[in-house]
Amino acid sequence: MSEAFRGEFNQKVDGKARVSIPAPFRRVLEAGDPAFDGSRPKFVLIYGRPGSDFVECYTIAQMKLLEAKIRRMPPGTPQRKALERNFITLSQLVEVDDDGRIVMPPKAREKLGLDADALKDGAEATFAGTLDTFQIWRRDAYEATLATEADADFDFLEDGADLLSLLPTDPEG
Amino acid sequence: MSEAFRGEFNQKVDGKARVSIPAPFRRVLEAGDPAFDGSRPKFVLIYGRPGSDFVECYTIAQMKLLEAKIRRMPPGTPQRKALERNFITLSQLVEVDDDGRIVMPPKAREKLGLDADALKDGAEATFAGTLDTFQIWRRDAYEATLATEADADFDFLEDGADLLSLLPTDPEG
DNA sequence: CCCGTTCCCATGAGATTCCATGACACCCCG
DNA sequence: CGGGGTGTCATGGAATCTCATGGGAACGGG
Repeated sequence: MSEAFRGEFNQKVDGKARVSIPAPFRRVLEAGDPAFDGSRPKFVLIYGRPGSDFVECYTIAQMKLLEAKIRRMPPGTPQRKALERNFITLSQLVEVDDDGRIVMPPKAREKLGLDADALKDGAEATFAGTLDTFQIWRRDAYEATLATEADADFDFLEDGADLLSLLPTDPEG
Repeated sequence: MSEAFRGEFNQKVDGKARVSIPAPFRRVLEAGDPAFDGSRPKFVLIYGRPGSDFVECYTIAQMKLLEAKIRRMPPGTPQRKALERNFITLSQLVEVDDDGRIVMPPKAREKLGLDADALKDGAEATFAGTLDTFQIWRRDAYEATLATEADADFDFLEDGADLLSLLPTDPEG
């Protein structure tokens, strides 16, 4: 199971809003697309979730799991509507082209703050893997946020405790 | 099954009440119309459900599922009547033309508040995908509602909790 | 014959496809 | 150990196509 998004990558965004998907991520997207036939894997890009500074990307398989969970919730409840809105309506299916790129959809550009000017000036995006999904950031926003949050990670810990102590205790160790 | 309505699209409504169906949605409508033969897919437009500010659109296939469920209900009960009225009587079969457009039926226009004046002034509609169906709104109404509801979404959440925590807890994670 | 539709064509903007290039990394063989 | 050679990747540019949208002609029913 190397089928996981891992690591960080910086990619240029050109004037037409095209970005290369990092090759290792492509491998995972291909594995996670049941309709993949050798080229052009698809995936789902989520631009909802106000408050966050990035867009989140799900493989087809992973999104189906999420959809199934949402469908199991009672229809019409505010909770379900909230999830539908943020993960279905505010999302978009995208296809990786034969050169390994996608065009950033307008809504995603908007969320990241990639306007026409930024594209002209040669914008850069950061791809950050988070196991089952990956995130796309504007590079500068990513670096600023990382600096802040890396500190916050340690707020949970007693002085001197190890990060791994946060893991659930589990018989298999 | 990438056959799902997903994302938001804005389209102009011209003086003759014509609107383009977003191309990605067209693909889904085609797939969901058993009689589709290369052009002019049909679908069902629902303008019942008073209180809602949009009309809802079902593929033929999806509507058949809904019909089957209604038929399984005991005839004559108020519950069944309510569903029949709102999803069958207050609905209409429409056909996408060769340019990818439909004419907004008068009943739908009425529900959305698209009168002759609004059409003259160049009205805009928003299409919002919700997996099995999609909704058509007047753009301004959509944006206003989205803004309101997006805030409401976070009322369910403890401070700092993630939207995904709304999912039912489930052994398979 | 008139009004409301439906059909057909035109057009520009935006999206997709295709080709080209340069930078690396890796491998095989001398 | 070195040196090509080969392949993958990221990236740029240009040709081509699709889509949304507007205008007008044809049509049909009352």
